[in-house]
Amino acid sequence: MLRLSKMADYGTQVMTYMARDQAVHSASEVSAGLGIAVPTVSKILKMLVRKNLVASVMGAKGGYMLARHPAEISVAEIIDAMDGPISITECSGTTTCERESTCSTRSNWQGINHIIQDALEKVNLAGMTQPKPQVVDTSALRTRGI
Amino acid sequence: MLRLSKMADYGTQVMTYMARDQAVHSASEVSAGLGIAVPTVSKILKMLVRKNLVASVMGAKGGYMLARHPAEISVAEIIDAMDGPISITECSGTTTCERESTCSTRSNWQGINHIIQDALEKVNLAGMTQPKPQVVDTSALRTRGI
DNA sequence: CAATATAGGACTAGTTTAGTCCAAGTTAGT
DNA sequence: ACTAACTTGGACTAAACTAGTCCTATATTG
Repeated sequence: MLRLSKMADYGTQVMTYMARDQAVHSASEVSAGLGIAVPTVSKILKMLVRKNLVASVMGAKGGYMLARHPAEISVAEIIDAMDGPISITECSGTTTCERESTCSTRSNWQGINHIIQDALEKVNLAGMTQPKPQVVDTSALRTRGI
Repeated sequence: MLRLSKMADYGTQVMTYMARDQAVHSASEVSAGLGIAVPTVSKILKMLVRKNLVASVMGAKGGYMLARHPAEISVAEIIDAMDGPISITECSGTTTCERESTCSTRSNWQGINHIIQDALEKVNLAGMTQPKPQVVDTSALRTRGI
């Protein structure tokens, strides 16, 4: 299975939860709202802060809030913050694969990666808060070779 | 990182290797050709046989060959054979998530999954053997909401 | 019948991941 | 000034998963 880590999954849940208003939410509040253990939520929020997706307010009455408008935060960014670069294969980056010469698949993987990256960038938090999904037109993928 | 398992990666390598001709290849030959250990290649080929992507010929002079034409085998099928269903989140399937009512993100994930699935289905083995990738038109994704 | 393959499954070692916990720093309110 | 509520950073552990190995049985060729 082409899978997303649980952390990235939680990350989007936490972000979606906070996207509903612009208030400051404490870790314990988010934990209660989502049914995820406090330490775990806390850890996730810390990671999101480090990537500037979430702003923190320290001290009593402190907490976390989205750093930007929900419409300006993509799912791709969240996944990237939690799991690192979105890429389906390891050889897609700068790392040189020892059998690169024989590996004709590399550039194809990069094309696939690009599609996925693009798809995830187009989905933003504002869209995630809506129950109904946007209809996706995949016909263009079909007409082109990929 | 949204990642593909190493097994799925190996799987596509093995399939791409065999796609170059219609000959029967033994596990040891594929192993030598790709630089992957024999038992591992053997295991991968067995999995591919089970999913009818590869046909096996038993006995001396036996080996494996593609069950269909390279153009009729998609990367999606290979990944599915190695890793199971392509799906980015666990809640995308039939399993009912206990907090489904509060989870408005579900349908959106399904949309994303669909895009990825579709993208991978459009890439076939024949394309993978070519060094240059097909140009991908992602503009349609941009015009639609996702 | 001997040599060469695949078939199937059990098994192990290693890595990754999820999750917990603790000590320190920061702010609000009294 | 003090205390309570909260974040920060990092260390740590337990569990799950993955990759990879190995063994025995079966089939085919010559």
